[in-house]
Amino acid sequence: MNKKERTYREQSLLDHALACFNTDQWENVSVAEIADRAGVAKGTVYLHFTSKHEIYAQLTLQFYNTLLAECQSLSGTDSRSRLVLFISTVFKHHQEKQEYRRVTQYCQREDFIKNLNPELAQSLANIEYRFQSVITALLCDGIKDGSWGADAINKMPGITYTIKGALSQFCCNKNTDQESQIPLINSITDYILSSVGPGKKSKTVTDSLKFTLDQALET
Amino acid sequence: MNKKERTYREQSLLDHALACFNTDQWENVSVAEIADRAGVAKGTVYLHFTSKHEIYAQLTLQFYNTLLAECQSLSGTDSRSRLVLFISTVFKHHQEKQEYRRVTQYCQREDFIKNLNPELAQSLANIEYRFQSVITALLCDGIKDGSWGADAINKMPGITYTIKGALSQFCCNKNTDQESQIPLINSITDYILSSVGPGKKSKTVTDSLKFTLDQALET
Amino acid sequence: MNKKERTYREQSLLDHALACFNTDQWENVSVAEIADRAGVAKGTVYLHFTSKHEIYAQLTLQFYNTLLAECQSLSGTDSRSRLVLFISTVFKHHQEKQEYRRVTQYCQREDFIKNLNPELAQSLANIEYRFQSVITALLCDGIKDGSWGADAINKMPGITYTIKGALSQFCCNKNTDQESQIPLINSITDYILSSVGPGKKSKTVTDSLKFTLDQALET
Amino acid sequence: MNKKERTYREQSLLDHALACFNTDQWENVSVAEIADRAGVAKGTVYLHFTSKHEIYAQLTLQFYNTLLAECQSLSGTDSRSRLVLFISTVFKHHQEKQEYRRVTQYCQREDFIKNLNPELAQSLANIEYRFQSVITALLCDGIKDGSWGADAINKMPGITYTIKGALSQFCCNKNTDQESQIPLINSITDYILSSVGPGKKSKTVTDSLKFTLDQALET
DNA sequence: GATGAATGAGCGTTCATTCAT
DNA sequence: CATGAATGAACGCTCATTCAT
Repeated sequence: MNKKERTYREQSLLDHALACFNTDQWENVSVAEIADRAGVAKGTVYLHFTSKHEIYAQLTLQFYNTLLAECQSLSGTDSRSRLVLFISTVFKHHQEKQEYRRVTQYCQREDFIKNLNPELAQSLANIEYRFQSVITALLCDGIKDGSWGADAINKMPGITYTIKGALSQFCCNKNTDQESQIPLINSITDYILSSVGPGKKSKTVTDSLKFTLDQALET
Repeated sequence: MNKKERTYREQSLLDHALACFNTDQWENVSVAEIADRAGVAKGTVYLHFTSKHEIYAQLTLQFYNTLLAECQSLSGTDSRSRLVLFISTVFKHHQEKQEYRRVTQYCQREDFIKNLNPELAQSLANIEYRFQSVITALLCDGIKDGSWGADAINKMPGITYTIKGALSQFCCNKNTDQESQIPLINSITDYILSSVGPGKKSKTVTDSLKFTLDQALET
Repeated sequence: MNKKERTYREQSLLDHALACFNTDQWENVSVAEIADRAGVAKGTVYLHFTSKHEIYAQLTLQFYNTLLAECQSLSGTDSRSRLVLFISTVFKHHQEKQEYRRVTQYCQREDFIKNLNPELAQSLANIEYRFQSVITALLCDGIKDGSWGADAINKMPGITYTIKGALSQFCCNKNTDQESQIPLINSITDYILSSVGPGKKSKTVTDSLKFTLDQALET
Repeated sequence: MNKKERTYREQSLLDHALACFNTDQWENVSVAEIADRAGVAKGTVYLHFTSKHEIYAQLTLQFYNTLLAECQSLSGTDSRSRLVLFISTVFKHHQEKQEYRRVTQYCQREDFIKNLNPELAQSLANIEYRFQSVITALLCDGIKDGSWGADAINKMPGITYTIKGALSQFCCNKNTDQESQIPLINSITDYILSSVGPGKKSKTVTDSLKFTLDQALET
């Protein structure tokens, strides 16, 4: 079994596990069910993952790695619009991958991480730092091109926490449709933009950069 | 057993349960252990709580009810300082009651709430609203007394999420001492203050309202 | 549940376990099967025994405790005949309780004892010493009453090992009927008697003390 | 792979298996571990042995074959000293190959043999007979050369069981050093010698034939 | 009210063995 | 010959919950 096949099989297992978890009783999903759905024997699961918890962790890593990859290639022309794009990207990702919600929430619990193998625990912990790096980079760009003042860099923690807190709320509204989430996103975007200070041109996000349902759907 | 004795017994069970949970393996704590430590029989626990999960939920409610009670009687003279006091109160409460950390984190998971009895689930859900009410009231006061502009009210969601996000970070730094947490609290306070707009007197939090270790310890 | 009921239940479990073990595949007997046969739930077994291995150990202790009790009340009039009686008692006990054979053999393995809880391990280890004490007492009696010389006491280890070795052979002949085992017993008895020295009257065991099938069956 | 290579590979597997088993948890050693240590794939093990149990059995056979080979070429000049040499050889072999202890003990269990393939089971069973043959031959020699009386031949079973029983004790004292085992060996030797009757010259083993540490070490 | 004996479903994990390559 | 991926049966043990006393 070469590397490629191996990766393929693992991805298949993760995909089927994710599918199994799409229920409020997801913690009760047994390894046997996952294996069944993936069409392999229970033992085979353990050739790829050392434990059920590792499956949880890998799904969470996958979710965030994808998100971070998206965030590292934002296309906006000016810093301000790229920050807006960043925020909307983060929310859209959570909206589009709602099936990951339970697992990622579970894996962020401190006691889950404590009982994980060190390497994976580190990877999970790094997500936080990588996320902050993206925001820091955005703020630095904006300072360089004059989009906002030098002290914007101090806003990084606040911005991070605002997004984090909003997401935890956002994720709980799972039954609401995409459209009804938009005000929340816009509100948060405005809040964050105002925190880094007024732009050269005082257009608010409402006028020029507002995240709209159209945008959300066109992607 | 009259009402009073009943309440006393329940509190005793909650206290002993909390004591049992003070370990990273807390999910493995059995009802038998809690009963043992509280000096009653296993069956007795079920005369007071319908399930082990209800104990988790009640502890979480207790934690937040205490916090909210504190927040509703803030003593600051002007709105600005009361907002600062609110923020520090919230953080201090989390700092002082660290033993609740694991349980409250666990109970906030969407799937936990889903599988709880409706009444308790509602109580847990209400915490969020009550928290937001406190912030809203603070902002309204400040608008009335001119501490900040009328659009400050729109900052409520942002403020809520910032605090929420910061707390989740805050709670994970369990091994750090109180002092080293102060910069985080100050940073968040500054961030939030700047978001509601400059006060009449442009003193920054650094000058007049800074949360200091002395304050933290004098309480 | 008072002490008496408790003891009764435990004995019942041991009895049913023993019945389950009466097969060459006895190691494959599951706790569930034992519980089933005893008419209780699996969990109930664990209210009385901390592990499956403890059941093995308890059965073994029971087997030897009964044997040792028998050996401590031998009725022979002179030392020589009591030694003969002792030997035959030991063999008869093993013959009559053949269903214990697999378990006792299993429990004597050094690695089994190593992985047992210390208290039980000690009890198992003590069986050896108690057995040797019985033999020592017999030899001392015989020295006092002049049945054999003073150096008979030095034969204790040899006698012990001879019996032990013969038993391990004896136990493997499980398919042979009682009668065909008699020569073995007589041979060992002669061997041991001759090792402690000639009696005052030089009758051999063959003449006066021979263990016969009649004796074996009349008990 | 010719016969020679095949034998070599099998011996290598047995050696590495034996090395793996040098722990009280040896029953938990997996085929994978043995294969790993021997530097071959798991499947390869099954090209040489039909099951894990066969490995156990082969190791046991190896242990006893070596011992029996030694016993068949004892160098003593007279029967009496050759009997002494035989006993010491048996004990020394067990002392020097302590790492086999767990495995040989395990393989002597009746239920182990019952579940083995017939051919191997027979080989294991034959060990017993071969061992007895050696003793019988020794006794016959002694009768011929007048070392002991004709009825010495009747002592064969007793001698066999004495040695067998003493070895099971001997093997459990694994933590004791060689020197402290010597009294046990001498005691058993004396016991057995006295059972076959006095020699022509009434020297006791203590005088002329005693097994000493020097002898043990000079080999 | 209080007890604690009894329940029994539930599950992650291991590993000897096989067999397609 | 050698591999090692795949298998899947097997099982001890836990523990939240119930309920007869």
